[in-house]
Amino acid sequence: MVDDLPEPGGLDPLELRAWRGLIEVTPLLQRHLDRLLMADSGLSGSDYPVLVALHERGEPALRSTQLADLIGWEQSRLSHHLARMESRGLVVRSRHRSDNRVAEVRLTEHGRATFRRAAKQHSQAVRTHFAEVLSSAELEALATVMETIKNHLDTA
Amino acid sequence: MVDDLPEPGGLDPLELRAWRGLIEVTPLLQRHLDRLLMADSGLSGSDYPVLVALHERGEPALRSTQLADLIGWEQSRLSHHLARMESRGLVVRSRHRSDNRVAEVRLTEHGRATFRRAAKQHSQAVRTHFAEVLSSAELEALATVMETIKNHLDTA
DNA sequence: AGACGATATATGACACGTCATGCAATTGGC
DNA sequence: GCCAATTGCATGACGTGTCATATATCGTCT
Repeated sequence: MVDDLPEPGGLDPLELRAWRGLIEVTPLLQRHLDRLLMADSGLSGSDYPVLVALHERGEPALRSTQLADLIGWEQSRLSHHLARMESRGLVVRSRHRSDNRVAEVRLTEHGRATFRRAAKQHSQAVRTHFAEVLSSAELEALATVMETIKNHLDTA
Repeated sequence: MVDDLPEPGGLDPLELRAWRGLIEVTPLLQRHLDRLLMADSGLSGSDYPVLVALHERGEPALRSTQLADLIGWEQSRLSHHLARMESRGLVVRSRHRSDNRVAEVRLTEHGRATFRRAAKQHSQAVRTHFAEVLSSAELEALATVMETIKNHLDTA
């Protein structure tokens, strides 16, 4: 009865299991890791990818657009978030020498230090709650599935 | 060089591919489907699971706590969201006869009708952008992976 | 030089989710 | 029957994401 039309309009049971699993569990996992990150570094889940990208880059500084592309965010979201991160002293924005429109984004020393501390803990958490509970075959399958979906989304 | 420490602290390349795929692509897929849903039903991605649960149930009405459990939300989130949905005329809340603390939640006729229209489109979109691009083996692997992760989260 | 379209980013309004807290109704021990 | 603890839900404050729009700068064509 409950299994009859769990989501009316008809995905078959396997499709439904996979779909619901994906959209229900992924946020749970995210939330769990975000809380750990916040608890032991004071960083939000959104801060993290920004810091990763900036940390990998070093010099020359990243412009806002490049940063957005790297982490797959919309410009507007990044602008808002950089404003918040700037007010917390994690990053700084400065104007580009020759093109006054572009904003160059850099880590502050505090940002760099905070990220370094966070990265160890966070990577460990990803291992503990994600990587280590799956086999190589499962990781491979998952990676492939995500790439397939992304390609299809980009194409469509 | 870029591949050296893509996320410092050390996930191996396969782990990283799977992890980044999961947390980057899932939100993209969500966002895409949410926009479709909003465009052709005026429903947000958050409205949908609430409506699914209420629609499947019929009578007797669901109490807020049961509803939250069914869709895996925290009470507070549900309370906020029901307030918004109520103001849009999709659901109604009423007090339980014998226990005056509990809120019984029901679909309005408008909610029911809106959901029915939305469900067809949305299921089709899930098929198009998710189920149909994957093989049965991939769906099975994905479902299993998500269940494994969830079990581990619940245990830990 | 001036006008025009394109480019790079910022901003305001609003929906959403979380956390901490509030409060009323109920239950369990005495 | 009374009081403390618990339960069920609501609320306010705040950080976040999206959409539509604004603003400033740049390149180019004339």
